Amino acid sequence: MPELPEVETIVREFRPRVEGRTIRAFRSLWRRQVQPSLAMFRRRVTGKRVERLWRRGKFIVADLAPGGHFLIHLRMSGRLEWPAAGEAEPRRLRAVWDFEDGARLWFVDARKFGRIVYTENLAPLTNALGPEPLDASFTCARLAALLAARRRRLKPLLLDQATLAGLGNIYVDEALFRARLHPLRRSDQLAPDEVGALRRAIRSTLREAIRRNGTSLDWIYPSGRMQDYLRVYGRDGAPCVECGGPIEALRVGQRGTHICPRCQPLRRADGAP
DNA sequence: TGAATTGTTATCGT
DNA sequence: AACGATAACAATTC
Repeated sequence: MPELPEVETIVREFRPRVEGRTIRAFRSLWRRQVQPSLAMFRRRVTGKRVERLWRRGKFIVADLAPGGHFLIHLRMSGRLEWPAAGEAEPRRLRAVWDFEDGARLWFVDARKFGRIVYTENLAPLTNALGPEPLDASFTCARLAALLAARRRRLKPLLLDQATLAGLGNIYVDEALFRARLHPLRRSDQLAPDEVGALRRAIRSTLREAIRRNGTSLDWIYPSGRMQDYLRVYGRDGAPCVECGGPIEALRVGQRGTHICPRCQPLRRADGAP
């Protein structure tokens, strides 16, 4: 379930491996994941050098020379691997990039939800995504405008990649807890100080998660340590780190959601709107 | 066995 | 009509 911090960690790990290498061949073992088509992808990618590996929201982006980009979205269970020479191919291997010097990049994906896309033009993707929460341009005013333009519940809105890029289920719950906001609060009804708290909470949560190399809850993403520092996600029944009351689980928009009902009241204690 | 997971798309309701 | 909420879907694991 890689979200922004996990994707960022993966990009940092793979950047020095992939950048500067030239693709000799590409192979897909589940062609439905490859867009616009396997033939097109292979044609546009082979012989090109990876100039830069970076991240936009939860997308891994590879800039190619001369021209074009490929994107990898890991969705639920996608993983990248950098095998040693002669290493046996793993189960669930879905795609292979062979580089000219013999190095390889593996895409492993149990649930086959991941996507591998070639595009000439990144603008449609970038425009379809909301702002990067860690960019300097993600100001209080920007967030306030996003929230005020909609009348949606906070959690589904923050999960919506077109509103804000990179948050998933875990970090939305964590950010809302840090901001002391209930996930069902309506986006257009936050006071200015609550918007400021939400921005700070989103950024501090993501920064801490990146510092800890992301959250590892299962075999899909093994190397993070943030799971030991989550305050609400997956802690239902356990005591709140702030007030000691029990963390509760509920469902919001078909998503498992974790809150401290005392620290995150639906209505403000002071009655402010 | 059913619940859980992401993001897209279709559909229903206001 | 536009927006928001909801359901279905792709596929697999535990």
